[in-house]
This record gives sequence, structure tokens and C-alpha cells, in this order.
Amino acid sequence: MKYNFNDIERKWKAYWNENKTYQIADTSDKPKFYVLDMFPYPSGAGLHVGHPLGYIATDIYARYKQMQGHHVLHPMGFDAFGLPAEQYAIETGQHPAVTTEKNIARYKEQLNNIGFNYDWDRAIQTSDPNYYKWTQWIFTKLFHSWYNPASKKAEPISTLIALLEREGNASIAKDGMDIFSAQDWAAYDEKTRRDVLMQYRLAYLDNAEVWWCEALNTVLANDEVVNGVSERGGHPVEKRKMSQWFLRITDYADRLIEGLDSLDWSEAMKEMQRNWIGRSEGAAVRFKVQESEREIEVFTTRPDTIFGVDFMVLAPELDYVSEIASQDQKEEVEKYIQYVKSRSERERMAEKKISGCFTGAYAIHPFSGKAIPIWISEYVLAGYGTGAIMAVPAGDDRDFAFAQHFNIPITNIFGDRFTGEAAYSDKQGTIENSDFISGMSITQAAQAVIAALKDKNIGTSRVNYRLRDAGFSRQRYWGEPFPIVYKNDIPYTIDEDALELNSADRELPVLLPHVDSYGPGPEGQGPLANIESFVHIQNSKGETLRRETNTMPGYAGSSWYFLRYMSPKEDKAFVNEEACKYWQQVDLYVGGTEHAVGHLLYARFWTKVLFDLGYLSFDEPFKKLLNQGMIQGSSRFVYRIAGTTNQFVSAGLRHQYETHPLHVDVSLVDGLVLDTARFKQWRADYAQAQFILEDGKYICGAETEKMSKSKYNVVNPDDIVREYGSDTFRMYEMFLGPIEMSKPWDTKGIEGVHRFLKKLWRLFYDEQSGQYLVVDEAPTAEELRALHKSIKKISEDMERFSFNTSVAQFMILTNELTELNCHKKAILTDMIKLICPFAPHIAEELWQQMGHEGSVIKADYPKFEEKYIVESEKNYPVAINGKHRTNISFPLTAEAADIEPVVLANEVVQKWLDGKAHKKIIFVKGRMINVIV
RNA sequence: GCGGGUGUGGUGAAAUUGGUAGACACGCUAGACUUAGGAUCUAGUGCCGCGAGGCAUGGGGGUUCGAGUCCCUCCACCCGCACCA
Repeated sequence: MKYNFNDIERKWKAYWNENKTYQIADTSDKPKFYVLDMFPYPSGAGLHVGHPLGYIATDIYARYKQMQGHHVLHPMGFDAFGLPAEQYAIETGQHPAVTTEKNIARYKEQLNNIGFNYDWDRAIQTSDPNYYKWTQWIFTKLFHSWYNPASKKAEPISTLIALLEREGNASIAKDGMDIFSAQDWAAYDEKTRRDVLMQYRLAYLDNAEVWWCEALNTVLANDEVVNGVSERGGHPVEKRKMSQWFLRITDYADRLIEGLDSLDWSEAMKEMQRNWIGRSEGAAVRFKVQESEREIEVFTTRPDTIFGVDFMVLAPELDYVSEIASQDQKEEVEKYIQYVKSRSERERMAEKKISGCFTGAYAIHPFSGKAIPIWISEYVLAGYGTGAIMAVPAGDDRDFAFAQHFNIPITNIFGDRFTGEAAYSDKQGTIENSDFISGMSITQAAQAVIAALKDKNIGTSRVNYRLRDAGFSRQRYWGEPFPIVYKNDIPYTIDEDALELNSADRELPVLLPHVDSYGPGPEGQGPLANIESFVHIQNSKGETLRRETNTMPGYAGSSWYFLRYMSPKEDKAFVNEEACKYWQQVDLYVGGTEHAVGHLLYARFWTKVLFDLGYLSFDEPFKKLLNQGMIQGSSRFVYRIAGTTNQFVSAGLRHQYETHPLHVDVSLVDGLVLDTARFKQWRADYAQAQFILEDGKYICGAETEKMSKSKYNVVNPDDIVREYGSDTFRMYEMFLGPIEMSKPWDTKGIEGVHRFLKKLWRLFYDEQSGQYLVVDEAPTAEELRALHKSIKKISEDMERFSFNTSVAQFMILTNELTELNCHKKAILTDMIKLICPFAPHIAEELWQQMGHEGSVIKADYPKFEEKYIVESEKNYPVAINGKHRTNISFPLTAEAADIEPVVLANEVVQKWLDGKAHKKIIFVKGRMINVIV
């Protein structure tokens, strides 16, 4: 009887399905464990072998935890809304709802093929109205909340209104906001009041600069723009001022940084988030402009260098630049602004050349009264700080380069440490040549300057962030509609009384209407703006109101999906209270690093808001985060001789010719040897291909690259499963190496793991005779030792997510039992339990063959017992002066008898030394005895 | 430039607290059984050397009886951010 994995796997997949083996209750008396994968976006390309890596790891860990006695939630779902789905729909001429359904069905099929323990009844899909109803609901909560800086948390907007009614906005006014009193507030009309509130709401409408992508016809969030082009498709982007929804994530900047300390995430990941938030402490200083009412505020992290200010630089985009420019410089300034505008974001990033223009205006130094020339330059960014800097060329590399380029004299405030050759940017030593702070250390000087600024009321200490508020509007179709209706151009959520909507229209969800075309609406609006029946809505008074026509971005649905899994069918709330209290945080979250600053930051932000508002009892969503590495493709190349159309030379001989390497489909290559006959059939162009062989073979070149269709290196898990079975596939993915590391896929290596499963099978069956070998006899000490050694090792490995070494240990155990010719039921029963999380199909089959009741999946994990692995005698390596010489044996009863190991070791070694002189005997950590002579 | 990470055989990699480096596999080399093998099994396989032995964890230095592991320094590669004031 052979190991017929196809039959076995089909049988057990059907069994699990019928018996709903993986169905799981919302709550339980058992301790909980929540394991989560980053849910996939179902693309048209389907899964390749790299995708399931993390899913296999979580599946194994979830099964392991469940066998350890936990109630485990390990759900799966689909991130179905978003830009790529719509682009794909446009390309293929189908409705995104249709393509999304199709892709999801395909994904489910592929995932089921691998044998995961998902309870598909709990699956969620962000584009499902029953789901996005609650995404819209959370949006309304964000809209009706504000961040109270006093309590440092989100509160209902009603507490803000109460505050404004009581005392006006003096205590909470934001930068550039007019101060008003309680009386003023009382006198304001509805529109003015709502405008004020809008400046506090966590979801707010603002006319602000955003990234606009012409090709995609929509705005993008900062994290969706990478290296000056759109993340999706790599299209150019530009800054544009538009009326847009934003989420006020910047209010949470500090809490998002502080929260990281409590999380078990990799340092790299935390660092990425910290950098993205980009907190920096310094001072804000206001400079007066000569012969003008204008004041320019700058942000600096080095207030101690204030006496080294030789010029100021403004971002060219600032609107007051032309206002302050002197008459004779106006033309130059305009020319420079035009030049900057003409440069795309990409060009700016690619070539960082020094450019700038003097405005003709001067600022007045706040302490020395010195006139400071004001320049504009593109190296100062409008979006960071105040868009204006005080330039200290003696202490800053960029300022130094700028001063050199434009021949601006440099003031030395660092004594000998500033050579005049380069800026002195080290933060060491004292400040010199600086009036009242001369001779002070940097920190002293900074404090003294800030105190002086406060005294003169021209500045203060300031914390600045790189993080911007998150753009939340997309001018696209395939996303959640906003639950927003405008009345007199004031936005309201649909449940607000002021709209006087009919009761049916006040209910969530606001359904996404069906459209036939995804063309843009008028004036940069989305496709929804073209649908008359959607845009206009009649209220109970017969007034015609206007709906918001933008949709929410892709990250809206993924910012809270982990909560929905807890009670996916709940229809009274976004999450069932009981279930949420039970499941709490995600204990283990597995996914790639690409979501470091997008999804993971937004999800943390939403969780904190929901926590503040009292809907959750935890304020961090993901306790432990594990970043799986990428499985790369191993590409193969053939070398076409230059100037020919179909002459190919084998890799070893290619240097004798001038060649062009061409990707060749990996399925046509065995290792490095090309199947030349199939290559000729691969494409019509190659039908007449001629080969220059070496040793009668055509050897291909190889390179590790990202797995992608265009590189012909994609391996489909379905093919692997068909050929080797999903148990082999699962184990091999784990065996490949540590889960966090990126590594290339190598189909050849899978044989080793497959051989192991066949070997395991042979512990149960003689393949030739078909005889069942398992016997019900008492195991020997040696067999028990082999088993328990493995239980110990594998359990320890599981706890530290070292799946590759676990698989190795299975192989060792199988080899040992084969060598011992052990077919004892007691041993094999525990062994099968150990293997079950990794290879559930074969485990179920063998479990049944042994005559056990029920499913091995529901069995208890084997308990490790120390007594079985204590050896009667143990070999200890002995070293003289650290040099290993020999092994000596002595009884291990020491541990049982509570004798100090050192004493025992001394005794044994003394005997072994036979009276030879020695200085010291060291017994190290129970592993080695070292004799110093 | 800043931040994070990684360097171990031909390859993927083990070595959890410093204690016999290279487990477990792939590949390769022999051999067995076979009409055949891309099936299965057995043996070998870090490097140099006939050998005893010597050398080996990116390079150099240090701490230690003992270092892949700890410290310093240099180098290479990968990832993230990047004119961030």
C-alpha cells in the first residue's frame, strides 16, 4: 500500500467540510488565542507559491495552539474594495463586483487546496454591504468625535460643543485659528459653527493640497505615493488643492509612537513607523520682516544655533513669497517660482541641485537685530514644519552648501570646530560667538534661547511631525460611499436631524449604486457624480439635497476587519460586545512589511479612537507581529547569440559569444537543464531554435528575482499540490528557512520533504506487501526517549515560531524510529499528534488507521515528560585549557540526588586525571568540563 | 546621508543561555536492486593533506580556559526613509 496523498487529501478535505471541523463559536470557557493573516486582495492573477507562506505558518500555529487547549480564532477574508479591482475591471471590461466575486472564488479554491483550517462561515469581504455598513458607521463616529488635548483622547463632539459654549476656543485654538469667546460662539450661525467644529473632527472636510494622479483619476494618500509616483501602476502624481475628506491621524502621533513600546513587533517595523511619524523636538521662532507687517515663523531643532543664522529660506510655494519680494527682485522671484512649478516631483527627487533666488527682503534677527536676507529655494519643503527655515550654514550641511553656492558670508558659532570647509553638524561642544549663550553646551543653550523667546513672546518650544493627516477621499467607483449628505453646502452624516431625511434614508448602509461606466464625474469628482439617482436625494420637506460622491480609500475596510471576524454575523453593532471582550487583541498577526506605514498605522489609529470612545477594551490591535519574508522566484535564462534570431548558446559557453539573456519559463527547465524540445514548442518564434550544447545539454543561467508573470518564474501552488500533495507543500514551505527571511523557491528541494512523508507512511505500512505494521506493544526506553526528545524540541521551536527546525526534528524522529524498527502504537499516536498541525491530511488518515476515535485535530497535544530523556549515563566532553581532549562518562543520578553538578564533576575529573596537577576544574553549564593545568 | 537588518559548505540552512560548528535537507560521488530510472535503498561529501595533522562561521583586533554567539573596527549585501530644517 503506497502513500496515495491525492486520495487521502481529497477524503479528509471532504470530511472536514461535512463535519464542519473548523467551525468555531464566538466565545468559550477555554483561554482564547487569536491568530490572523493580513487578508488578501483578490487579484486576477491568483496565488503563487509565495503568497501562502504566512497563511501556512498561522495555520500550523493555530492548530498547535488549539491542540494545546486554546479556543482559537484563525479567520480568512478578502480585502475586496479598492483601486486595483476597478482598474482590472476597466481593463477586462467587466463590472468590479463580477471580477471580485470571480477572483474570490478562485482564491478560495486555491486556499482550500492547501488544507487550511478556516471557518468560511466567518469569512468577511469588505465590499459586502453588511460589512461596509459598519465601515460607514465608524466613519460617522470619526466625524462626530474630536481629540481633546486635555484628556489626550477622542471624545464625542458634544463635549467640544459644551466647551465652546462655556469658554470659547481660547484653550484649544489651533495654529492660525481666530480666538473667540463663549458669547461669540452663541452668536454664530449654523454654518459658522459647523465650520469651527470641522476643524476638530477626526474625519473632516478640508480644501487642501493632496497628491493627484491624473492616470488613475484620483487623489492618493501619502503612503500610496512612492518615490514620486503612484504605488499602483507607477503613474506620475502632482500636488493639487481639492476639497477632500481627511482623517486627523496627526492628533494621535504621540500615542501612536508611545503605543509601540508595548508591542511585540520587530525593531525594524517599529522604527519604520517612528520614522514615518517623524517626531522632532525643537522651537518655533517668529522673525519680523523689515518694512513689513509680516512675521515669518520657522521651526528648528537647533534653537542653540540662532546666532549663526545668516539667511532664511522659504519654500517657493508659500503664498506670501510674492508679497514680501522687493520691487527689483519680483521678476526673478516669479521666474524661479515658475521654474519650480515646471519640475515634477520626480525630477525634484532625482536631481538635487542647488537652486534658489533672493527675494530682496530681509528679516530682523530677534536678538541681535541683524538684517537677514530672505531667499526661496526648492530644498525647503512647503509641507514640512512652517515651510520656512532659519539657515545656519556653520552647522548644517545643506545650508552650508547653499551659502557657498550663493556666496553668502558664514558666521562661525563653533570656534575651532568649524573649519570653513564644511558645516559642523555634530552635537558636541559649546556654542561660541553667540551673545548670552556663548560658552554654553548645546542643551543649555537651547533651553536658554527658548526661555528668551518666550520672554519676548516671539517663540516657544515646539514638537513637529512629519506625519500628515490621511487623505480619505477617492474619486473612484469601487469603494465605500460616504454616509454624508450636504445641505446648504454643509456636510452632515445621514442620521443627523438637520437634514430631515426620510427615515429609510437615515439608515446605513449607503449602498453603492450600480454603474455601467467608471468615467470621472464633472470637476474632478468620481463616477458616482454621474448617477443622478444617487447624487440627489429628497428629504421629508421635499428639498433636494446632494450626496457626497467620493468613495473611501482601500484602507478604510482593512482598518478594522480584525474586529469583524469576532462576530461576523452581528447586525446590531460593528462587533458583538461579548465576543469582543472574549477575543480582545489579535495575539499573532502575520504579514509582509509592505504595510508598515499604511494599513498597520491606520488600524492602530482606528483602534485607539474606538477605544477612546468606549467601544473596545484595548487600544492596540496587534500584540505580536511576525513579518514573513518573500518567496522569490528563481528565474532561468537562455542566451541568444547577438545578431541571430534563434541561435542559443549554453550558459557555460556563452562568454565565447556576444549574447542577450532571455527569460525562459521555469517549467521548461529541470534544475538548470533546458528541455530543448519543449522550448521549441513554447513559442512559435523558437520553433526553429538551434542550440550550442555543453556535454550534450543546454544549461540555463539562473538568477533570483521577484516572482512575476513577466519573468516566467511563477510557480502555482496548485501544480505543486497535484504532484506532491498539500501536506508536502505545507511542510516544504516551512522547511525552506526561517519564516521572516526572504528566500528563493526551489522546486527540486521539495523531494526531501516528500521522501520524509513517504518514510513516515512506511512506519505504518509495508509498501510492497501492503501489510499494516502497527503493533500494540509497550515502547522501549529508547523509543520513548526519541519521542520525548522530539516533543521537547518541537514544542520549544513552535513557541519561537521556528517552523523549519520543527520540520527537521520530524525527519530526525522518523529516521530514528525507522532505524529502531519501531511500529508501536503508543509512540506513533503521539508522533502523529505532533505532525498534525503541519501535515493534517496524512495525520488524520493514519490516526484513523490506528483506530482512534474522531479527528486528530481535536486531540490534545502530547505532553513532554523529562523522565524519558534522562539518560543513565551521559557523555561529557572534557577539555584541558579549553582544548577538547576526550569524553568521559559519569552517572547522571547527580540531578536526582541533588548533588551539585560541580562537585560531581570534580570527583569524576579528579579520578580521570589520576592525580595529575591541575589548577582549576570548571564545570560549565552542564555541557563541558574544562581543566586548567 | 540617516535608521534597521543580514553575512556560516556547491545550495537552503542548524547551533535557544558563550561549550565537540555545519543538525536536517537539496545537490554531487560511488555502489545495490533494476530492461530503464527523474523510483527505492546503502555509503561518502566544509577546505588543505597520502597521512598524522592543520585550517575554517565576511576582514582585522579584543575579552575569555573556551567566541558563529559578547565588545571595538573595517568591508559587502538587503530593506526602509530621504533636501524633514
